[in-house]
Amino acid sequence: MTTIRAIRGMNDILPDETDRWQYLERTVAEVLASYGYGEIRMPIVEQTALFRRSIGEVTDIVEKEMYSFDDRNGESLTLRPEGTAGCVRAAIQNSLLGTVQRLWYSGPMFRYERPQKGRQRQFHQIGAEVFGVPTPDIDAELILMTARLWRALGIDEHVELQLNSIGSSADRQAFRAALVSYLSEHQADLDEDSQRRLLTNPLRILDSKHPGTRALLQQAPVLTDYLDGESKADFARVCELLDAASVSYVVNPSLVRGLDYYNKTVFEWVTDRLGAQGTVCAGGRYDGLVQQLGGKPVPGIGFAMGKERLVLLLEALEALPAALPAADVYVVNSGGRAEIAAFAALESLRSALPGLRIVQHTGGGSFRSQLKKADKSGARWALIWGDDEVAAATVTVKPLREQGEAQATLPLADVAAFLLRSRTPDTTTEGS
RNA sequence: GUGGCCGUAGCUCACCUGGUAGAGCACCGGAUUGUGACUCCGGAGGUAGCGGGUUCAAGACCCGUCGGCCACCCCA
Repeated sequence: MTTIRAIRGMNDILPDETDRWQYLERTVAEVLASYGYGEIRMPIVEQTALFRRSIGEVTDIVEKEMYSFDDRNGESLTLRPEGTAGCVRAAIQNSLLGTVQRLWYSGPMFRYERPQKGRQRQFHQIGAEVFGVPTPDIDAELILMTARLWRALGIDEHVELQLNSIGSSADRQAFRAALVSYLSEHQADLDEDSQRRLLTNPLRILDSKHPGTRALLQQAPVLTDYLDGESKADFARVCELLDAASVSYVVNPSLVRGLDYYNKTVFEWVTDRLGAQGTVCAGGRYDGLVQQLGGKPVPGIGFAMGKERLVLLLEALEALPAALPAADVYVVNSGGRAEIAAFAALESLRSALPGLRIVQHTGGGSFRSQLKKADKSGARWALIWGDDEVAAATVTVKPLREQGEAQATLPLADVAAFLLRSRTPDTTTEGS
């Protein structure tokens, strides 16, 4: 019989790792809450048309990376490849756009790509979107919020903010025409990929890695020269606000986001610690998108961060809090009446000390083997119920960690107080 | 979609230029009556990803296939 495996690029996240994920999610949620953002939860599946219309027909995502399938009624559905489109759809559908909305979401996204470090077919993002603010103050707020998050996670020394303005749609049309015209004259000197992109997505040639192409780009038209007055002024204001907040950044004129709906401010947080997939968070403004999807002309801006990449970065930088042992208390019993007594006593103990993690040994075995398990569990104490304890209505508390502490046999009624008293001050750290 | 590297016990790996598989860790049991860690003794666990080929003989060589990793492309 062939064993069934998970789909390529779709990974299980095991208990060892979920600690780290929860730490990340908790920290992000706290920062988002501190800026007044509210959580929104959208479906994972949407009509295919939503993504075609928002992300752009000629993007790689739409052309070859979407998980699309027909519903039973013949309608084409798609597993969401990103979160913004669904969020915009939800905001329109639920009439949220009459006032400013600060939203965030978290969950899985799906793109059919070859897996590699920091990239899988089911990956997970936390994103934030703001609707209804046309001014660049909100651009700065979003960026400041992410900067705060990196500090909270202790990774701010290892991420760099790259910033650019890609202007209005009209600005980009004009620039694109100039760029294509220039590059077409030197087509023979372009690398193969870039020659192809000349037809499909010329702006992407700007961040080509080929030396020959890079040399050509030295003399190429610069996007910044094509920006209209408002784009320039807004970008300057974003920079000014970041400067005032002491958030450093690098203006990268060749930073172009891959999705069609972006305009004006775009930004990426990148690290050099994750190999080829170094972008850990990215976003930008998308002022035309709401209208494009059938809503009123409400401006929007947002970002998304990749949870896998952030967890990898936290691991690489050893910026994670110390792992907790699996249990605080491990309970050993000799079976029979001792097991009955232990069950009853533990239920009371859990009620009395809700934060205490109590693992009861199951499956029998000698005291010796049970205590081995107790030791391996990392528990601070073993509680022991044997025939003697049952007869006397007591329990034996055996310290497993501190040297020199003696075990004691206590009346059942005193156990909770004893454990509470000897519990050490919580030394677990939240990050750095 | 393209390229490189890799698939031997639960994990990390070894078996050198082909002679029908081993270590460490983990796991299980034991070392006098109900007590962990350290130590000692013992045990279980692999159709060498799968299929084909070359050969007297293949885990080792060749081909295919599936899977993994990394990179290109693209992106979080």
